[in-house]
Amino acid sequence: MSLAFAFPTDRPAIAVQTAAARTPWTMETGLSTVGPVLHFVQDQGIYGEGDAADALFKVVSGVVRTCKFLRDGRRLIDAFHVAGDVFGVEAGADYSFSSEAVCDCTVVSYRRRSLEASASKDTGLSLDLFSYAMRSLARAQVHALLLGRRSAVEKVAAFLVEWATHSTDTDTVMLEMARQDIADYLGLTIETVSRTLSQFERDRLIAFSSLRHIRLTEPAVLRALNS
Amino acid sequence: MSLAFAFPTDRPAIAVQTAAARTPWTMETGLSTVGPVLHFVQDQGIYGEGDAADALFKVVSGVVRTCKFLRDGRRLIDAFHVAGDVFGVEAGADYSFSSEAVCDCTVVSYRRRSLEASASKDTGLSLDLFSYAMRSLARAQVHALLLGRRSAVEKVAAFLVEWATHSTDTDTVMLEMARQDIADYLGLTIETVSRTLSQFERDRLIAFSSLRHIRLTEPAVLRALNS
DNA sequence: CGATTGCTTGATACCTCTCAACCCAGGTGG
DNA sequence: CCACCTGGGTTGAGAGGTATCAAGCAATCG
Repeated sequence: MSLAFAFPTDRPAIAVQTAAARTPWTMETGLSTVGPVLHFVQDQGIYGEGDAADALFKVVSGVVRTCKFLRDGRRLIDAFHVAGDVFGVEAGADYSFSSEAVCDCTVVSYRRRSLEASASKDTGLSLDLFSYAMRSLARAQVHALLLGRRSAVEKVAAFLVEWATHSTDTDTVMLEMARQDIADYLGLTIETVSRTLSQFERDRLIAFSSLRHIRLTEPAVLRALNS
Repeated sequence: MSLAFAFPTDRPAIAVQTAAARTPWTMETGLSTVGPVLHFVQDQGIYGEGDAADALFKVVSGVVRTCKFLRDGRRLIDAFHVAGDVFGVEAGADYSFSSEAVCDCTVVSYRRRSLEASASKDTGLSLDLFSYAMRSLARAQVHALLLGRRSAVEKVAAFLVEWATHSTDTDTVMLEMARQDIADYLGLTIETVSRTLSQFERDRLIAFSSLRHIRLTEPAVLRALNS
């Protein structure tokens, strides 16, 4: 069964797939369980805002974005999730975000019902859930500060610095996402992101190996742009 | 012992006070405990970002704001907390926000250590904590969407609609906070907030009973400005 | 009263958006 | 092989929205 159709034309609430491989899933400590492994192609939807939140996910490889839309199509990307990140955890019945594959990626799904069953019996697990939620909260709050009170230059610099930490080679950023994704994460337009990156290049703060591969030649300067 | 000194000249990490009254504190379900009742005057600091987070709080009366600052003084208000709201819950050792009294207010404090002790034994309580964190998260995410993708008009409209729900008399907003607080919550300047409110008044969407007392004469129109 | 504080209003600057053209790399097909 | 197309990204010109700076107004408080 192939799931290689494109978002948003076809967006399964929860993509189901014959799971050839089974991978252990863990929250922070303790809990180890299994769920089907799913593959998504670039820009494919994983779930949509308002869908029944019957599962949660952990990224195995690739990058996933979670985002919200306004009626007129404006989009804000809440977060990019990389290998090891959990997403799709909800308190209510439905997903409050849409979730899409930034690039081809693999995720493990986990049945929410069984997680909740375990959590109601296991204090350690429920505290892990609390810890997870609080870390997500802290991230969202830093994001809000970025969106509410920083200039375009500061936003792009913060993005580069943040993504440099995800890179194995420090001071090097491999951008898995398109400029539009960056723009929607920073609350900017694609043109402003592009112009700001070009400005950084002219100022010798960064150097492009390719469009998506950037070296931070002056990481200290970029970092200094953040508070 | 009076705590009526002003922020930020004097900002106790945790204000302590001889507790005349003792009020039960509850998370969502279950947990009932007690803590000292504290009073704060307008603009007084309750705790500061980076202080040791040894206590958490629940608003009894008045309004509290939690906010972050950038080095150059730019401020973003994360949330306003009204009677019944819990604030100051942290996963890490320190507060990630500053907290200040918007107006004269009363809060109950609760020792974090004893909450954690209870939570480590009580699954229901730890799930309450998870639920609390997830609701805070949802709020922060909606706030981020507001900050990142909405215009000044939409922001102010959303603020009015949101605060109308806190009012007993629906379609009436009693603003406890100054214009500067509204601006720092919406990621705008005080002038833009003022101009937008004046525009709403000219458009007959709102009517001022006084500077801080607003009637929503066209609540449907204001609500329609939110996606 | 005069001073202060919070808020509003006006004029102007500037930052970011909008709209458009262009560039470039990759893929396709004649 | 090359013309063509397509999609992602860049760049430019101009518009527009919000910020900045400054003045004025109203309520409150000595």
